[in-house]
Amino acid sequence: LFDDLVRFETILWNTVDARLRAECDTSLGSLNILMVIDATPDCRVQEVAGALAITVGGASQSVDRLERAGLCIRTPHPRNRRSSILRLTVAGDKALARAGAAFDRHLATLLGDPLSAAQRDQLAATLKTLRASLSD
Amino acid sequence: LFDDLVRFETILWNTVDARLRAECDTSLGSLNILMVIDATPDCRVQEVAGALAITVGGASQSVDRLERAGLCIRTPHPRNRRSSILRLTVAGDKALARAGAAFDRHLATLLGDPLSAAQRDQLAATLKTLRASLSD
DNA sequence: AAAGATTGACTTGTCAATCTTA
DNA sequence: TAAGATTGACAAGTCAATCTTT
Repeated sequence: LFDDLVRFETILWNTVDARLRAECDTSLGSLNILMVIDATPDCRVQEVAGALAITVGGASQSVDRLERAGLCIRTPHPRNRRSSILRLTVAGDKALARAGAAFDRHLATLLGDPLSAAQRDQLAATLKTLRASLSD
Repeated sequence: LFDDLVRFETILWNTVDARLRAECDTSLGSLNILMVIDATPDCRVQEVAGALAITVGGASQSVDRLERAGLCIRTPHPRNRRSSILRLTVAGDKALARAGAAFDRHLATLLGDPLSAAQRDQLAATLKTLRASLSD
């Protein structure tokens, strides 16, 4: 079971990543961060790390890469000078729209098509249970 | 759904990996390779790559690390001098036994306990379906 | 001292180029 | 030329040490 879980996740990630790079010139890792920044009001580096289950150091470096690519910027936090608020640039918004659409499309065929609606709901529920039980 | 899948797999992997390093001084990545070599008759680098869904280059480097750690050796392939057959050393066998037991124990509590038997069977079946549908 | 983030050294993977044998 | 593997440069994460601000 563990083996199927890990191997499926690996292959799924690599497949989607390869297609995004080919079609949109955006990696799946970058897209994930763009989505978090877009979905989180006043997003800080901490929130990126939490949402993606990576360390703060790793999140900081990822934001560096996005900033170098011109997709996001760090703006000074209004009431805490230790921190920054992350915002998408216009280019970042466009990249998110393009890559996000491709992402949804590919997931629908890779995750949705092979499963019945009932199976999909069951899988989602089980994963939610498991994920919650690990957060202790 | 994709998010829960990827995040759960990440957290599960990191949790098990941390426990194995603490208890057995063996990483989860190394253990995975030891298990493949042990389970595959006349195992070559190719088979390691295939079983773990990584590239041949990555598998070769992983085997390098195991060999440096004294856990496995490359022996000449009897009828094909391009290739090698991988074998566990005595130390590799011991490491596999120790870490494998800890691995099973932790997975039982992390994957088994939170789910009913029916849920577990359902999850295994779904993952098998999905993994098979991706191998095209 | 603790919170937020950054940085540098290291791990483990990818890909492309290369080497050897079939 | 193909198959099997190795190597070197790079990508993206970890951790520990550090810096600044609270």
